[in-house]
Amino acid sequence: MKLDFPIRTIFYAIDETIREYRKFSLSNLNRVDPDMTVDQFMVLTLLEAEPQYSQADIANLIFRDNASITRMIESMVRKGYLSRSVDPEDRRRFKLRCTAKGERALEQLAPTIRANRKQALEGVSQEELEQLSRTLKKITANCRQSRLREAEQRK
Amino acid sequence: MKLDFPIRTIFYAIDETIREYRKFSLSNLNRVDPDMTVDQFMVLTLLEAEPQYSQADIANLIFRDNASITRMIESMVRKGYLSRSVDPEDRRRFKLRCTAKGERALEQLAPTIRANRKQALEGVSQEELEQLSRTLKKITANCRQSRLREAEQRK
DNA sequence: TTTTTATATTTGATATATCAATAGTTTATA
DNA sequence: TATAAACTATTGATATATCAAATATAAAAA
Repeated sequence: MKLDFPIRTIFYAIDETIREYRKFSLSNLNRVDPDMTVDQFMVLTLLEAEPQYSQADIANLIFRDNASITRMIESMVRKGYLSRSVDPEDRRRFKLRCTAKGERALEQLAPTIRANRKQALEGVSQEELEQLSRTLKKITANCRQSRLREAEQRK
Repeated sequence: MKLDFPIRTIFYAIDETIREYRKFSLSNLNRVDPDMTVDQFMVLTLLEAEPQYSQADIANLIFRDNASITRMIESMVRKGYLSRSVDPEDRRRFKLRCTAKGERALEQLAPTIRANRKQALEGVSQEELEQLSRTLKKITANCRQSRLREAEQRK
């Protein structure tokens, strides 16, 4: 088997890690709130702290398409975690607000989230964590630059 | 903004990296073969080297549900990359084989894949890469152990 | 051998992702 | 100001993901 066989690459390991974390995290989240997903929790946290975010901002922050966010917000409004109203200052946009039910969910889930993160990082030193972050940022920057450069060229 | 705000965590950085790599990789792949996806390329590479893999093996290797693999294989057979026939030694299973078209696609894509990986890792030293791998494995193991332990308990 | 249990895959329901095209609003420009 | 351009969000088409239930076969147990 060649050394650069796909399951031996670092990208495979990165993918494996995030998938394993998401499964682990979701399963713990759902024991507290069966309606919540990892992404929805993230969106709720973002909007609770920064209610000025537009749907496009959210899309960028969680690395998704605008269309996905439209549907995700829709679902969160339906479940009562968020409220949505047209922004009077820019009528193309919506004002998204975490509801009382949303606040309650955030509070109830906070300990689980904290425990998840702690457990996932057990035995990983601060120095190791910082190194991990630096290396990931390098890789991200390499990919992003290449992609944007190529996209620019094809204009 | 709190220090453990979701977009500040290491899990966010891991997710960001793999998503950025996948976008970058897919866009380069598609310039050579518009029909190919990152996952399909991986499955094809796996089966070309190890034709004895069952659909369930593939599912485990690429971290997906069996049902997803059924549909993915279906699509790859439809596009002519793979052939599928019942395994005479165990008639529950299928023999999956990379076709001539599949081989050709692998050859044509190989330089792109190599270039992608090289570009993504530009400026990342061997030592850094090994450290990255070690830390990711720790996190993966933490999550997996917790998840399996919990699942065991709920039996 | 018959029955039970386990394994491999598929199907249907449902959720979530993207892309491309569209609609409405705001901003820039002629 | 009128018109064009840019921006925000939605929709429809399509792809891909999961889970739970079903089917078919194989292996283990009675």
